[in-house]
Amino acid sequence: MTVTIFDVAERAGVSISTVSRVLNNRDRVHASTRERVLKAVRELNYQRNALAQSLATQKTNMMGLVIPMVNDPFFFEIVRGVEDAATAKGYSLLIASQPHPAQEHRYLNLFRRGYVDAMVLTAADIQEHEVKQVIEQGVPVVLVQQYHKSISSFGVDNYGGACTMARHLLGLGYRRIAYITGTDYTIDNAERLRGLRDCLAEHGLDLPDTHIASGDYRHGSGYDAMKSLLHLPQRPEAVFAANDQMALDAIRAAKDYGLHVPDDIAVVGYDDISLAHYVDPPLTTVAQPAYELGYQAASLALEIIDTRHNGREPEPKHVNLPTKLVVRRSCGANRK
Amino acid sequence: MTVTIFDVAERAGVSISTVSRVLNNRDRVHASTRERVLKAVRELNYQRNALAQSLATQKTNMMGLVIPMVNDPFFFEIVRGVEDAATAKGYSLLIASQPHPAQEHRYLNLFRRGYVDAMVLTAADIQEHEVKQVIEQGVPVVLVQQYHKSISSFGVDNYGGACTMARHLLGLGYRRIAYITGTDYTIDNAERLRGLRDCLAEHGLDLPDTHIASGDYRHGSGYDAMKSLLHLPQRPEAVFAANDQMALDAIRAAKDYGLHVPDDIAVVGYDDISLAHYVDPPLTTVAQPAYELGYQAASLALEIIDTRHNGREPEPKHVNLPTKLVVRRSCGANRK
DNA sequence: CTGAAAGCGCTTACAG
DNA sequence: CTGAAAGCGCTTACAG
Repeated sequence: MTVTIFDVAERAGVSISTVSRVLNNRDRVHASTRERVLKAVRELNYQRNALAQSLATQKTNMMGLVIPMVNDPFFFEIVRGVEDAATAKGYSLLIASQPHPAQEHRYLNLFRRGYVDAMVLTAADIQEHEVKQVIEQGVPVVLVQQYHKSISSFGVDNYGGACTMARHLLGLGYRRIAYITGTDYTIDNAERLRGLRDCLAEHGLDLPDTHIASGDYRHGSGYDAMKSLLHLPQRPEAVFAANDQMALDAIRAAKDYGLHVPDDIAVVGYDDISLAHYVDPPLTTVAQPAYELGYQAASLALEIIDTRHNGREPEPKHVNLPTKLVVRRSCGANRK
Repeated sequence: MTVTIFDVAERAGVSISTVSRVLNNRDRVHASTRERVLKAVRELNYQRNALAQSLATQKTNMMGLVIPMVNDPFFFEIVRGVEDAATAKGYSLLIASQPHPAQEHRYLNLFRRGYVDAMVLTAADIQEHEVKQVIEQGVPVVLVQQYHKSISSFGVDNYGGACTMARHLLGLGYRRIAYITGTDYTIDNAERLRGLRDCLAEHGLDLPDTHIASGDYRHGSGYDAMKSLLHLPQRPEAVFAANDQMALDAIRAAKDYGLHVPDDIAVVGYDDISLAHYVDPPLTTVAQPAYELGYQAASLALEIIDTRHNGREPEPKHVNLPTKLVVRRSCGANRK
């Protein structure tokens, strides 16, 4: 049914070794022989079976990417970065997006079982030892937005980003600053909160628990959090949400409460999602180098493949890429 | 380096046949033997090589999805649908997203060369004969948002969606309705335009060329198109953009021109992207059953695998799923 | 219940 | 320049 290398060899009147040779462009092959083989390939519309090829060469030329919720523009930029880095080195990208955490393992298994030469894992709920197992099986893994001491990773300077935002708010004169949290157990959230708190402390300001309202990063959760903040006896002057989605919720909540943003209360976010640019007022936020994150992580993973040949595992490397403050109008700057 | 089935067999003191048996849960295996094998597997942390397994069984249990720009929520919903359908049947999903059209072929090749058991292709710039080749090689392919007579496909009823929208606008009393086109050569655009035109004709109304401004679906292109419409001696009362991105551009253009939407001019779009809900005024648009599209396409592709066994290629099937009109405020309905 | 052998479709030394 | 053979890591009749 499917045509194999044997069919081609037969039709061209040569051995399969020779067919393989011309297909791979290795060794000298007589020009006329090559022509015959190529002709047979064309006539039979032969396609090498990639599975067999990979099994024989122990190389798939594929890179795996495990990433949640590709719908998020932030993740999308990561995908683009990974894709470009992979393509640049002649690798194809296989994306495993898993809405359900349980699936992460399924895909991890898929990838570890010979399907990819390297992989980047992002924001996945996977244990360190699981990842180490994959690495021990010879597949380099690089983490994005996730930290395990023994595994190379690329992250974003959440602490620094939050600091920068905090300084910006302080610079605008706000003193009572509140925070809407992301999911508690994430480092991102913890680091952002820490950045804000430290920066406030530097200015002799406190971040009382009453000024910390809890959200979960998801759409909608910022609304209730904001409501609770607005009901405070002394309303905050500025609200820093752990991500843009929640900041948008907060703006909506403020409006529904009859307040004007930023005149009555400033609201800022984190992530710089594309929506941030469109809403009214446009959202001041912190942009993350998502593309770079993906690009660098993938490049490193691919690099490890090469360096491996001559020796053992390279030292894990941890890089935190810098963020960028994006000032729009929701913070009260750039007032019309 | 990597542990194989031989290592397990040796450690358990059995043949590889037996190891394979317990791994696949086939045939009777003595309980104690099974235990020994399982123990060896655990101790060696053995993982079957999926490549070898697939080669031997001629089955990968993977489904391929070729899809452009995963960043688009519409495409994302398709991905979710495909993923759910695949998971439901025990398949894993491999996504190939290619920003560059040239890559489409690369991924198509990858998939056709033994990596997946079935695939769904969406909005890809791939010729019919290329797809047929893949199918002839035994990999069922189902198209989404793309039509080739001989290949099963799922699409959206663009014509009907546009009709519904046109009727809605007419119902609100608008008579001078203009259209901002998507990329000319796409069927989507042609069908939407045709739907609008036919529906207007039914009401004895014309759609003169002057009322058709050209955009290309992309962000920004709606702005200039709208400008040209606004400069018309007799300004349209309502503008129907071929997608939401351009509708948002159009709203911006109207505002910059000093007009109020919808009081001075109505603007509606197509797609119901998530942004549509957030902008001011919220956009009236046409929602597409993206998730369903993906789910049904994937289900069919997987179904074909099974039916294949007993016979030949099933007849290609073409389905157009219905759209849904989403009325918000940019059309002038639901006025406060 | 279990093992030896052939086969999946390639690649790659090894000879010649 | 070219072919025969072994090997990649599995599965699966076929015997026993």
